[in-house]
Amino acid sequence: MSVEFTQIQIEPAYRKVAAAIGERILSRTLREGERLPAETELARQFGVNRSTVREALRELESRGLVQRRPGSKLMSVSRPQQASVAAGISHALLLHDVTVRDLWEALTILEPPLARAAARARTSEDLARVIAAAEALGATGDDTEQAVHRTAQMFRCLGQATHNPVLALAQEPLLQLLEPSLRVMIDKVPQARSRILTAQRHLVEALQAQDESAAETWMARHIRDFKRGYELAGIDLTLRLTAA
Amino acid sequence: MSVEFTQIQIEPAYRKVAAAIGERILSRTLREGERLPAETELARQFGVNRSTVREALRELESRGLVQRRPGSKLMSVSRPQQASVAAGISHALLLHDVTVRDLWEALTILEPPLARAAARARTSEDLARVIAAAEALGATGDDTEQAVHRTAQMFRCLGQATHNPVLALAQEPLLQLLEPSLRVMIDKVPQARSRILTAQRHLVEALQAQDESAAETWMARHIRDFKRGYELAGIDLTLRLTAA
DNA sequence: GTTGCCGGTTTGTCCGACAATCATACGATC
DNA sequence: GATCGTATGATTGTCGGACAAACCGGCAAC
Repeated sequence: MSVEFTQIQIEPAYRKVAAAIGERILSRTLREGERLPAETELARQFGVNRSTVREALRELESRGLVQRRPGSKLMSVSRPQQASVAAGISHALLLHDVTVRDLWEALTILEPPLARAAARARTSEDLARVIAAAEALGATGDDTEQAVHRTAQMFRCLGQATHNPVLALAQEPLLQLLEPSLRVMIDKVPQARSRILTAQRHLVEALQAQDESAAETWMARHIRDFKRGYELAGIDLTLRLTAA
Repeated sequence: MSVEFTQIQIEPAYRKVAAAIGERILSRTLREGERLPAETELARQFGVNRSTVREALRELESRGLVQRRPGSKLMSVSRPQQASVAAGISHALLLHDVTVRDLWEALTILEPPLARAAARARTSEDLARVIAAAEALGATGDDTEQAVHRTAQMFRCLGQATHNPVLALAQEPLLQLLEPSLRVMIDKVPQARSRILTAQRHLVEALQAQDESAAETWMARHIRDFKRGYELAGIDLTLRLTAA
């Protein structure tokens, strides 16, 4: 008796336009760096108003698929930058009530194997970058902000050294979420700095020797230290994370 | 001699508007489900034109921060849905030339501990879902599309069972990227189906018994099987992944 | 070589307009 | 009383046109 109809989807024009352009980019028909036609021209080609094209461009822009290159008015095709994608992920996770424990658990899972992969795949350039990052961290004074940033930077160098974009990107939102709590922790726990330094120094040595096991082990300790730091700082692990 | 000035950034109004609204959402001043004022009203409040507001809304919309609830014209605040965030990640990774090996390596790292976490944290509802998913997979006929989809669905259930949004979200883009190659593999390698079924049956049992080690072990085998399947299917691991 | 100016292009923003859709209320009909 | 039709107002999607500001390339001037 009950006749069922499939949902009818009416898509506004601006989304169709965005989809059309986005598909061309994903299929690499439009290559990176290529410049998009002007808005009026796009409006002509799609047979819609310029306002409609602009709404579509805003969507593509926020997905990181198009970008205005500095010193140019025309939009050009771009690959989504790691940091901006990661920011989207971080925001999503924040709104989904991620706890400190959730974050820490993910770090526990991801980081040690990542360090291992970095020790295996690192080139000499990667090593140089890691060493530079470690030295910068070691030379940090009392500036908490800087200490946090440089600690995260070390992780990023390791991610880059894996030469695996999946791992590097997976790590980025975790770092973004980590920073605020790390800031509190470093401020409240005096010995945190030296423990971080020690762990990261051993990581550098492991990378230097391409010793995968040592890299994995020290990273595991490093992450475990974070948890201890949270406890010492009196941070409740079941608490929701807050925005940076 | 060379006087240095810091870069001056001029942000267009539509981005400022988007930032203003986005910040309110992230800080939870605007709560989920709450309805945004009408476009004309927003334009009045911000002192800009409605077109400008609309461009800002398109950005927020594509970030998943606002959404139109079915049967309502007003936008309402929403949390970014896992699938849509993951789609963004997948696209980013695709454009960054991720190889089959990169993806497989990430799965190797993430999935076994995820299965372990699922075995630890699963509730009886989670278990019921996993069992239902496994039965659906077992009841799949010759339909490749369905087999692929249900295989991925099992992973999703496990992710949900961890009760850790970070893990669940980290997994999703990997699944989205996995599906196309899995399709090819299942088509070309006859024994793939039964191997998948076996592994997933053992996973269900491990979850049932809350046997963390067994869950981890079987998942590791499961993922290792994928690699073997790729080799048998003649898929070059160093090849770039393609869009779904 | 640098500077300044000029014309054409493109974006950012605005204004005004209108059809289609939805919410709501109010009767009308059975 | 429940369902339906309709009137009314609010809101979105889309359109057309407008204009200042910024940028580009070229050319002249210093």
